[in-house]
Amino acid sequence: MNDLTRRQREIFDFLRDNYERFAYPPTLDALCAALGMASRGSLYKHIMALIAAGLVEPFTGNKQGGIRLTAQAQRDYAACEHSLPFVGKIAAGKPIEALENVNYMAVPEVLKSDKPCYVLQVQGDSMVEAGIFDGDWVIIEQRSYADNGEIVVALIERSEATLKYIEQSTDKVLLIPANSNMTAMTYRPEQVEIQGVLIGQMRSYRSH
Amino acid sequence: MNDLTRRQREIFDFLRDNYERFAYPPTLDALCAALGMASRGSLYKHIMALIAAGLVEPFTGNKQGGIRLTAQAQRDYAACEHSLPFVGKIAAGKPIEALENVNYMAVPEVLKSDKPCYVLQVQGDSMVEAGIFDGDWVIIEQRSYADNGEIVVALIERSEATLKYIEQSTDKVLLIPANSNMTAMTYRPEQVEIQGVLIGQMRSYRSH
DNA sequence: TAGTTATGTTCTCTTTTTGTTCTCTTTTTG
DNA sequence: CAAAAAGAGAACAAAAAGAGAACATAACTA
Repeated sequence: MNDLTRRQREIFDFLRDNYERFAYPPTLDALCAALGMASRGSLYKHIMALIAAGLVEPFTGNKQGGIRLTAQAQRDYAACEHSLPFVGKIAAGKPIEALENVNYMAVPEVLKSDKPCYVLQVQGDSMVEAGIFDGDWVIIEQRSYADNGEIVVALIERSEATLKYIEQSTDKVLLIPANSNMTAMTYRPEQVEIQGVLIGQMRSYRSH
Repeated sequence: MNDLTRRQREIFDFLRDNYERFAYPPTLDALCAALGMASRGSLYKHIMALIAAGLVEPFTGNKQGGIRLTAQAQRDYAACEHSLPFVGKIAAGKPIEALENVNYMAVPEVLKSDKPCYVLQVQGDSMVEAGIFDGDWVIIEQRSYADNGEIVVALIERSEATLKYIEQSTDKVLLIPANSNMTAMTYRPEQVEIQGVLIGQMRSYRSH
């Protein structure tokens, strides 16, 4: 797998990253066009190298034609590119209950960012008026700072994790629920550690 | 099931994605026309391959011919296992604005069902109190019936599509918004056609 | 009832697509 | 510079796709 030339690596990466752009497994001609190459024969040599490396399905016995990634190559891609780790649940008042076996969830592109993200399941009703319900999944971008008005995962006193609106000033931090029955809490900056910022949310209506 | 040629798969995808456009299961000639083909005999070969693959029901034996999809076909053959077709936007007061080039969105398993589903983007605030906001994506299970209390995609008078809670009795149908500023509408059963039921919802906090 | 139409089925023939193999040229790299 | 890598492009064979004619038969029509 390491004896690929730079160009072969490049072509494989392109294939891996743009595979869904093709409605069907691309033919040599289609890939040529997508890569801006003019010669099918030249591309053929590279694809043969990728087949030898086990990254691409061999053509022989491949009746439908087209270049297909190996199951292996696809899995690797799915695990890191398409899916996000499902870390656990976040309940108001308790630290994040981490899962031992990290699962991965497929998440639509539009709900992700280009920075590292993970998924949490919400427990509690502290954000209902922001449209985040008990049982929803939230996609969190991992970072330690936030703008005022963003919804953040905050760790309070190194022990309680919670999902709230944040308002920061020089001497204090406000964590504001979206629920008329609850009140905002005020902390000193050193009591609150931002663990991530909400960038996406998902809900299932089936499970009851 | 995988030994389809590219064209065969293309034709199957077309059939699956446009099946509702045909009033009756399409004949070979009708499908020819829809596909822009000139020869019935050529299409026949492809359909035979789809029948052999178990994706399509044979047309003989039935009083009225026509090509119908097998039940299994719908669910098993998405462009990508994890993806659902993104059909368009749904706004209160207008029919679903269909997209020409159907995109597919990766969707987590937990938001899907084993029946055919598609994705719509919500326009308008009629469901805010149910936690469904303007711009959210909703996952719809395609079916023509619903239980009372479910959130449905309803086509009113064959012209307006809308997302609402439904309450049905023998002689009338109520479509109820989740917004205190709006009122429920009452219809006769024949005025309302259920096009699907809400089973999932997604929101991005980035793009605005 | 006889004829017309719609629809599925079977052919043959042609065209297009696609993988494959060459040879030659250009570019990159140590 | 020399070797390796990349590319262009021609040529070829097999597979796939398509056109179109011909036929069968069931349903419908005048």
